[in-house]
Amino acid sequence: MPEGHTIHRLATALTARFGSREVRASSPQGRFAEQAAIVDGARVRQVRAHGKHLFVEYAGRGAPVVHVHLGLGGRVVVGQAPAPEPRGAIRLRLETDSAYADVRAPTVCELIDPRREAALIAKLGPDLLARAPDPAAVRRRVSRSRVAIGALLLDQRLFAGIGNAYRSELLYRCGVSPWTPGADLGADGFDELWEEARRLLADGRRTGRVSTVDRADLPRGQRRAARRALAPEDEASGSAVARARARETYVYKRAGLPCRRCGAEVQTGSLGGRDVYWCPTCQPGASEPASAASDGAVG
DNA sequence: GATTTATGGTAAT
DNA sequence: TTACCCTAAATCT
Repeated sequence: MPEGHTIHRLATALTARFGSREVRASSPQGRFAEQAAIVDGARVRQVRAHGKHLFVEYAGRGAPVVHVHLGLGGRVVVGQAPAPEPRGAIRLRLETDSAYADVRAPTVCELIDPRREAALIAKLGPDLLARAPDPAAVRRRVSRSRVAIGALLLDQRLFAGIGNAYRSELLYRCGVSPWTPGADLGADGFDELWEEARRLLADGRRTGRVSTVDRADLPRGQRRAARRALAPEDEASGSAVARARARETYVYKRAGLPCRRCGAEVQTGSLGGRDVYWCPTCQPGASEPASAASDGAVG
């Protein structure tokens, strides 16, 4: 479910409901019970996102922070009070008289102090959904790297917030093969990717969906729906069906289908440990190495 | 009922 | 590079 756009959307929704309020905290599942008790009833200041990380910040100097990372399968359901009887494993439930939020299946849910929050953020690259993320340091590192840009884009130390769906879509929209070494992009190529990433993620934050296809490239019948924000009930359900319905992509998850622009068969391969998708015609240049995979970390 | 999958990340090898 | 982590829902048998 979660790339940066989802987490930022959540931060906004949670701040609106819990910011500046005293919030009950509990762990119906039990695994976060001790920590929840510590912040139970405390006043939340705000909920902040950096890339794919979520921070529930409490009021008061040195007050603890709840750090959540949803990982692959995690999700947060936000709703109006009264919260329903807990069903399944709810790691953390936040609750006021008017709203509740359930955190399920997070990779990380921990109580930390503000210092630790700052340290975590310091390890991440600029958040593409920040007001004015500075690309200078990232540009420099990419320009010196022989690692494929498709792998670099997933490195959160460089690009905080980009995930697997956006990386493929981003590269398609910029006409860049995922296998292009970072150094071969050139400054202009890098800047184009950077700005396009910001645009796409901002769009996702606005609509709640990964819809990256230009109107003209969609069949007539789909044009209207693709630009509309995701229906609240679909977003709340978070089901795979709702997610698939909320997705209009050029190449992501379209292996073997014809490219929406040129008709060539969309390709898939493994890069950076995840499935990557591309159109061999619209994204010319470096191609998949014949010998299995040449992944890598930052070079 | 069992297995697979997911828009992620880390630790071990 | 692989294994593994958490969990829910989809897909299998």
